[in-house]
Amino acid sequence: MIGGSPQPEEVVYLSKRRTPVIPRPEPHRSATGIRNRNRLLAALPEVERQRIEPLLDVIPLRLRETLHKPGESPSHVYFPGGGFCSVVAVLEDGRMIEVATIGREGMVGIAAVLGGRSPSSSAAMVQGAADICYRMTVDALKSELDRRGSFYHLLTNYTEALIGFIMQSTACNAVHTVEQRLARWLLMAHDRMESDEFPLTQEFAAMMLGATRPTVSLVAATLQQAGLIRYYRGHVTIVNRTGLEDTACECYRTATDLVQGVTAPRNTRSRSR
Amino acid sequence: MIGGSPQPEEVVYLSKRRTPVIPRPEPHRSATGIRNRNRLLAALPEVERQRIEPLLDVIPLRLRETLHKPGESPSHVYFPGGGFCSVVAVLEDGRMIEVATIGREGMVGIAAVLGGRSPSSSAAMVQGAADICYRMTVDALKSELDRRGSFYHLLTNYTEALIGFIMQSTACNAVHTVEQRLARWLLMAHDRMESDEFPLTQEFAAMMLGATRPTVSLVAATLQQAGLIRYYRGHVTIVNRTGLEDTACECYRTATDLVQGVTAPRNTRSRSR
DNA sequence: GCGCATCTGTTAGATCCCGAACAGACTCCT
DNA sequence: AGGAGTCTGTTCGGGATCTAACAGATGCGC
Repeated sequence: MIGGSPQPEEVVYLSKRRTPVIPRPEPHRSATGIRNRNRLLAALPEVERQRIEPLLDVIPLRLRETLHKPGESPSHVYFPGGGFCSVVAVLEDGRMIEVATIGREGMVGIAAVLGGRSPSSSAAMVQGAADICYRMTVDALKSELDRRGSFYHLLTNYTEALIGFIMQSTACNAVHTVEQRLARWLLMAHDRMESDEFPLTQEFAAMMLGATRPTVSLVAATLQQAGLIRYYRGHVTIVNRTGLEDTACECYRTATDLVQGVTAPRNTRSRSR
Repeated sequence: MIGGSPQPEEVVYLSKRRTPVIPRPEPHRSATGIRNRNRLLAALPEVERQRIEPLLDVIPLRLRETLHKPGESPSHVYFPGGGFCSVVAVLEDGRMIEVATIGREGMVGIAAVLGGRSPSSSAAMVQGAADICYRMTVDALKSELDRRGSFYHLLTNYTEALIGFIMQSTACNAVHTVEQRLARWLLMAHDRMESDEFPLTQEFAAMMLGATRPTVSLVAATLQQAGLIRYYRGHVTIVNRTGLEDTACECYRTATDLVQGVTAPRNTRSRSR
């Protein structure tokens, strides 16, 4: 079921895609301020960024750490400077199904943008560790949002995009195979990590996808045999990104365009449908 | 796979549920103003409702009508006074998968609450016809929201709840069977219609659930044989609501609590987890 | 170094669901 | 009235996925 014939990477890549899929990690230039590792923060006009910078803590994102749980009112929002987090819906039996992935392009805690101090119905956890994540209290966020400046518009746009992301996930889980969804997940993780290799157990992948370990194991073996990935004891390596893109469903591209589009320059923006 | 043993309806109902699942259609009392058929509008304080009423059109919701399509910037938002609409994600092949259901308890067009004039990534269509739906232009909505009054807070709360609803749908599609999801869908439709009988073709149900007609046909036959529903040529009748509740997954209750909780009095509010 | 506990990964039978084709019923037009 | 077209509903193999159980590897304590 691995789709398409493997072709020279650049040819396929350039012929099928208008713009590069991954805006690869630009070198960290301290001259323009440390805070621009997160794209939402980096997209702020200078005046606002200077006002907001003092409101930010820098914390590391530790693997498996929980940023908020269902039923709690989150105290902070998070702007990852690397790595990524999963937003998950928690079922009564404790299963956690991923509904969205958030990395440097976004913010964890969109409920705060809607002013909600009500308990969250979702959880957020760290899937890809990172040294730098910017943290802000919900109170500080609200004060800033009340100014109705660029920050407000940026975050409402992002919230809208993330809703679209989640909707796409809903459809994806209904109709696409585990193989397609695993490929999509690996691509999204790859986009947000700085390396081709990162930790991932099959057990975790299975839970995020709402599948079982045996199924993920089977699918992962297929992907490995096709030369798209390698994995060993809780670590995956992306070997053939283009092949993964061919294997993944349309949802990868649609969801990626939505959230990347918030901070992307207009002319490179592409909207599906 | 039909769960539980059929028992006298009231006993089961009262023992398992704290509050009635359906706030049954209260008689339409013109004395308190016609606009309270929609619960969001009805929840407004008198002053705001009087200010907002003139901004509302009354239109009928016609079966299968499309309220907005992906790629378009919606011009209006809609407050159903009955019946219900489906918000659907549209895939490249044209398939439409339901991500949320909106009836008298809600509003169609939440993107406008986030100020988005950007093209919608979803579509909304009428699934249950109704004589009365209140319509408002996005511009008028924005002006009202800018006052940051009760209307604003009500709609941001509703938006937050709807995001939770969609997240639950994401998880549901990943892990629950078509039977559970069909039962859930029928219950949500039943909650929003004023009758036990309403039009529904198996083809449509299949598309909304991301399943195929044969699967829905099989499942529907099972539900009918269990005495939970009857159907004939595009019409369904809910026969045993309690039985359907036992067959549906937890997502029915979780999602229902979320959106009904926005307008429900505090003391009847129940939050899952 | 050895045995146990824990975690990762695989195998095998049962079940759910899909795709394709078929069958039955209503509508409409002449 | 009757036949074509369209829509609703069903049947039947094949494939995808689940459940349950097994196998292999690592780490840790003594």
